[in-house]
Amino acid sequence: MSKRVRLRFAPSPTGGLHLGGVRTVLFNYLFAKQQGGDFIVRIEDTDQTRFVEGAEEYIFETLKWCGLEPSESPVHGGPYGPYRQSERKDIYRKYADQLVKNEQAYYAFDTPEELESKRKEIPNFQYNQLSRGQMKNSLTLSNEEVNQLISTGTRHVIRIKVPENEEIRFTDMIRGEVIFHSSQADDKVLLKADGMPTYHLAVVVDDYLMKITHAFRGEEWLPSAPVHILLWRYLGWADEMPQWAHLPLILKPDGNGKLSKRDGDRLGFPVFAMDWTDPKSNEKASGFKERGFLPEAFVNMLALLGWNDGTGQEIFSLAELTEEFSMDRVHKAGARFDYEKAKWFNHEWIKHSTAEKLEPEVKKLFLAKGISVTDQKKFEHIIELVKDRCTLLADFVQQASFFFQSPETIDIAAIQPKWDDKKELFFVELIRAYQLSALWEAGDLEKEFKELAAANQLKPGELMLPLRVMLVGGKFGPGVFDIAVVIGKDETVHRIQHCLQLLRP
RNA sequence: GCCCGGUUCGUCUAUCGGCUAGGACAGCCCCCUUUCACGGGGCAAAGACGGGUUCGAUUCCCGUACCGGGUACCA
Repeated sequence: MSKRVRLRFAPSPTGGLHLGGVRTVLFNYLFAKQQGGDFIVRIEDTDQTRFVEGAEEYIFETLKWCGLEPSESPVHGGPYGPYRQSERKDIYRKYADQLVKNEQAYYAFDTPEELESKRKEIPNFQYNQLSRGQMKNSLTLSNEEVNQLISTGTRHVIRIKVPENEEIRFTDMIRGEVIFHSSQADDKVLLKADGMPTYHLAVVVDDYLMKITHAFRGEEWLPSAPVHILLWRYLGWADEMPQWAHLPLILKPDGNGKLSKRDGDRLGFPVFAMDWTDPKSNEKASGFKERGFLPEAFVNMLALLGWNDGTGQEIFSLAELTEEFSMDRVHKAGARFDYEKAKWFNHEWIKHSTAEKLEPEVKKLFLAKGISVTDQKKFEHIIELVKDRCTLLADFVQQASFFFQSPETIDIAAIQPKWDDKKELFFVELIRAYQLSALWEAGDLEKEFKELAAANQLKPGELMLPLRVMLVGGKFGPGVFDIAVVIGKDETVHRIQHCLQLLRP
């Protein structure tokens, strides 16, 4: 019997969740679900100084919006809690002490100031096998001195003692075998002076205690993997170490480096999943949700950033992704984010969604614009008429508000240059004809329109655009006669009349 | 600097030694549409470089270049 697959996403609550974070969640989630396993969210809040109010709530709201709900977390509960590292503080100390006792870690009394001046003095100072002999720690101090310092409450940390000449290797699910030399690793702090563990200790202890079988995280963690491997070994858990996978990064669309919050503002696209306002700086960052993305499209787009199924298929539902996802088809290299492609995914999802599905979100947007929807059937019909033209949900407002209210602006300039008395006469007659018509159906309206045009010796083509502008306000939208049907006889006549007024000198 | 990772059209990518290097986005053109889209068709566009290995390298190995990540009592 193989172990039950368990994966975790371990964000620190320091701000909103951006693209890369959600993609990491996604890959964790997909793999876990595919294997019939568990997806867990653990909050890594060991750095009290970076705690940001509301960030944790934001993370869970984002996961909910994306449809990537964990089965265990501080809010969902579960048998391996608590799931917030700050609430597990007592657990880590024990393991840190164990490491010290086994001489795999040691107390260090160097103050932050001392270390800082050391770094100034020596450009690339590392606290490692070369330098630890010159520092103030339980390796260089006598037992009495150490006990003295500790008993008098001197602030100190616990650092891992990295072995001197050893190869540390492991197999990454994406990159294959990766080899590090222990001589390159430094003696990372495991337990901070405030008694909190650093990420390095906490991640190993918690992954072990929570029976994590696969640890997927961003590539930025690759360099600290050797420390974590060492810890798994030191703690005697090597046989239960999860399989690692370091996911490729999402890069800026232009220039160099990984995608950051600032790129969004600079280039005009969202980077966060949802709108986020930093409570301290009040800085705002816009999100995909509020920009008018469907969660399905957002998730779909993220999945294809670094993964593909090899068939050329690009549109996948979450269920399909769960079915098809495989780690050995995850690309190794970082991917530049392309907002145009992201919009394409959304457009595809809007086109393929039913009006019924789209309706609630679109309705909210209309309400925000002061347009309330009374006739549900009619509203869905309108959505059906315009959805092919909407890339973002917000586009529905621009594409369909004229169905509910007279156009705010009318592009008179589009018809004025070719306007003449003959055309005016035609429209006057058209009004009469429409007023008299018993039926109000697209085919009939078009027939009447064309017959009247012929009678006036005018080409329908010259008249269709003016009619469109009169009804819609501009050169866009679905078929004119479909529009006339929806807005009804009175409104159609009214809008034509209104424009005829505008066109009179 | 040092360590680790990466390198196919502008972008996302396919190719598990046989390639006329395929697809998608964006771009351009045409058709459909008497609007704008949708849809259909087409054009243009790539293996960083140098060495090996091999009958044959985009694919395997080495070097160089370039890009990225890391180098905190941050995650």
